[in-house]
Amino acid sequence: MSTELPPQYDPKVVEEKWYDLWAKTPLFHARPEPGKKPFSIVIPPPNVTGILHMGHALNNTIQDILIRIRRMQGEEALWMPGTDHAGIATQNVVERKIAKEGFKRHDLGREEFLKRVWQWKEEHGSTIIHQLKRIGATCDWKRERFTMDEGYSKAVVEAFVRLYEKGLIYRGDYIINWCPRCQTALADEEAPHHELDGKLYYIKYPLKKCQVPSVKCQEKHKKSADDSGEYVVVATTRPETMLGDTAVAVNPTDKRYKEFVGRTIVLPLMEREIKIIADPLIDKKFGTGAVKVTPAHDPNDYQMGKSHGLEFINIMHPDGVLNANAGDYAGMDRFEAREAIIEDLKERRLLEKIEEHKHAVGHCYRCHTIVEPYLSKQWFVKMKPLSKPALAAVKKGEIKFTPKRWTKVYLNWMEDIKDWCISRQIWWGHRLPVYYCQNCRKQAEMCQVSSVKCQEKDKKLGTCKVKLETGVIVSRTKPDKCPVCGSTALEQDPDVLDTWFSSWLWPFATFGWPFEEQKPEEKKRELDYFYPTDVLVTAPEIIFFWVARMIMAGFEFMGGKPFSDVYIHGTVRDEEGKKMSKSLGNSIDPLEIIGQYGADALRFSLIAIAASGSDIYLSQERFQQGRNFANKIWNASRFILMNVGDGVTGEGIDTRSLKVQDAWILSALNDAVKKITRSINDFKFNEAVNGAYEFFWHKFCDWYVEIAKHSIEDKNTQEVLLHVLKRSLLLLSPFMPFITDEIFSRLPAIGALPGKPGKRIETIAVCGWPQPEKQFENKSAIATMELVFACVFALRNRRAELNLLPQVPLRVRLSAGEKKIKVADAASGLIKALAGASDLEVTAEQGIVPDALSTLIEKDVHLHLFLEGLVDFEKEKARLDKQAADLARQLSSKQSMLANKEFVKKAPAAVVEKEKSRIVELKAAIERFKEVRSAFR
RNA sequence: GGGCGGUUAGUUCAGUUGGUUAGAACGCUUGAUUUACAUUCAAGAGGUCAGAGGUUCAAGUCCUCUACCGCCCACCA
Repeated sequence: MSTELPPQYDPKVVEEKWYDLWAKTPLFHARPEPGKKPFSIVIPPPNVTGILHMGHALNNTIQDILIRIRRMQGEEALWMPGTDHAGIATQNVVERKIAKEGFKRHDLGREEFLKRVWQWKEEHGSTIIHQLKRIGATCDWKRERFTMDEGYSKAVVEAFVRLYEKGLIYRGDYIINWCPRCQTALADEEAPHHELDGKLYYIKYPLKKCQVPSVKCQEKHKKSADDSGEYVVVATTRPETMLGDTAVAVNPTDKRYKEFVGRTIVLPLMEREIKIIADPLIDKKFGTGAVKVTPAHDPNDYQMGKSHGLEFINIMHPDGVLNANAGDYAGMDRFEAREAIIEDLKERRLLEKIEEHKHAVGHCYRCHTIVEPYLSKQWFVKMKPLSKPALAAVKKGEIKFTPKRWTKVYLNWMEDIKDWCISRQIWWGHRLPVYYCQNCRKQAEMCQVSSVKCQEKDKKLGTCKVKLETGVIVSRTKPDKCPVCGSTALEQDPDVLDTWFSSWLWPFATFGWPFEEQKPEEKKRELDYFYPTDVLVTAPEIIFFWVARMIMAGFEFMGGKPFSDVYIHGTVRDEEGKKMSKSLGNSIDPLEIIGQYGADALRFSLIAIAASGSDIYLSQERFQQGRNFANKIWNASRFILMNVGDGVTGEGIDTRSLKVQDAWILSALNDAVKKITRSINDFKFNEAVNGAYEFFWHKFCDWYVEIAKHSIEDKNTQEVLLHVLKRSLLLLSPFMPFITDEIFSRLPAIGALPGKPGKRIETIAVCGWPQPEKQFENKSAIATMELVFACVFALRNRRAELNLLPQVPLRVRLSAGEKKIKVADAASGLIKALAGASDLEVTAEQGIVPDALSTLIEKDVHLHLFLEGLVDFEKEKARLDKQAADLARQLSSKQSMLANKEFVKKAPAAVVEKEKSRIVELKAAIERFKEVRSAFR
């Protein structure tokens, strides 16, 4: 057999070999297998622009662990891979690229620009897929999908058309979040609010002279500084929007302004006459209680504009530069205009004051530009009807969140769901399947586009003949002519759909839904078999973007949930708690870690750190632990492979000639198998990986392998070594697939595994998951070994304290009570060997031993170390006194516990008994200390 | 403004349904070496479990409040 393992594990060569093999093997291709239980996960498709970061590494390692263990457990495990076209993000990347050549996208034109994006996608789009392979992801690579695939795009169109036909998609003018840099509308979720240190400007709005002057009126109203007349002070954080003001509003119950309502203000700078209106939306306590109303640039103001029939004046171009409606400020950028306006107001003595003011402002989630609330015509999905089954499913527990606390986050959002703006004014994405008949729309133009006011008015009067849908054709395929008037002058809507409008279909569209392809039956069978998927693994940031919407889409289009479990893992942060991101420059590159320590080390450390669902703080050093562990696995295996003889398979243990240590490690292995399996099922990955680590290193290597060295020639010892090694590798393989596969492939007779008789095994990933083996359950072996450990531990401790080198032989006596004598006997040989005792005598005698250091090992078992005059007695006395005092303290606490009648009455009998026997032990121990101490003269 | 999470050893974190003496990793101190592995082995030091109150026979664990840190959501201009 090949035992040519180098003394240090070198991940580079090994990883290259295996990830290549895994990428090509058909073994990870899952198909409907009648009689086999399906298990499926769809990958959160990374953006095509994506470069693997720690978040991806964690996310995909978790999925890979789940897939690997289920596959090993004999389920038909499918991990569906793919990438997301990431509309805005990708468009931005390509725009930046062509900017270097001196172009803007409009210079190239839509078609040419899209050609460039596709070209970019072909060149760079699979970077992240390669990187996933490098961390060992065993996806079903044959099935890789892309959200702009031809088939997938059909699914997107299908979803749009179905919703439109159900009346769940509509178009209209609303205030949406507008990113002036990306120049597109954004959904609410795409414009997260961040708190900024802003300013609150108090501006005087002069009233037009009282038409009907009254004494009362004049008395009440303040005079401005220059005494030129009455005014109202409004407070705003965005003074530039005043150019579009069409009213000032106060609360109807506000006594301060009672007299003002209905009066006219002359809007400064624009010199436009606007009314003072009363609206309950206004908070009397904020600012001055009077608010400027800009219906085209603020959601609240928009509401008021609607209800009060105000004019909507858009003062801004899509790029944030003020337009002709802004008068003298036209051509200025919005923030530039803010400064200019403030200067002008100051000059006119219309600026009362400026206050520091913290407020939350929406930012574009792609480019972090401050978004502008902007009035425009967009497409929306009505979400309320979709949310109903999605709410019910989670409430009923049909879909479970882990950790549980995210359930509430989901429910809160879902209960308060707002309509979803899905149109984007960019080019990269799925174009809306909406066509406009130029002919039909000609007449509609006037009414629909020219002014909102017209629409509103006509609607009220019921005179508007033009329905919103006039000239709008929504169709799965491009129509030849208008179904109403027959005109061929059709134009497709230039907008594309929100990226998330395609990804919300991911759990079923990846299977070919809605099945218009070549072999629909076969595809459909696959969907029937694998849908609903089992677990969705993701980060909390995208619960709203993606998870919630997938649930809604699942019920809407498939009539059932898309997955049963949602596992939310933590966000990867740096040592200071900041989210790791490229823009912050604080990211640790997983590929660098792979280069430095290996992919297994990366996976191991990430999982070991990641407690269920809490955020993960990373630093470089954490990965050393993983590397060290890999090296330990390597060397333990190397040692075993060097020592097992021909014909040893690991499956030929002679149970009749098991030594106590053999029985112990086999029983401990069973415990490890149970524990690790349970932990993974409970999504406690850190617990699972730490359990595997603890078992392999600190039980198997530190104790069993060390003991086995004493009987390494023994064939049964070799069998046990190999038996445990094999199963350990299997247990470790979901976490550290590369090294385990490499070693496994070098084991002798690996075919002789339970369930795989004689079959050549291509990878450990398709072997069976270890089961507890009942014949190896052995409590008494565990008890005996625990005694061994305690004695060896005590003697090593003594050696260190007494400065006795390992070579110095120790003379030891083990005295055990009647019940323990057998165990002590069984343990004695190992204690002797492991603690370097030259002489060990086991006795039932319980008396004190003169000139010996005695230790209570467990109840009724004492260990005596003969001192032979090597000891500093004063030091020993002090030590004994300290220990005795410790015990005395414990004893008195126990005694007062038992003296408490309530405790004896109410605590379970077992607990009380335990305490009682503990008291007996403590008393005996204290007695013993006294005796030993007195033995020191 | 609402909600959620955190506060345990020098550091980063575990700690199951409340039940003996609160664990690990890293770091630190001391010691080992003709070795499977120095990416090793052995031993040690180090904790009033953020603070206060409460429930209980019993609290790191349950409840209330406070402080600090972090996150998410929200149309107070």
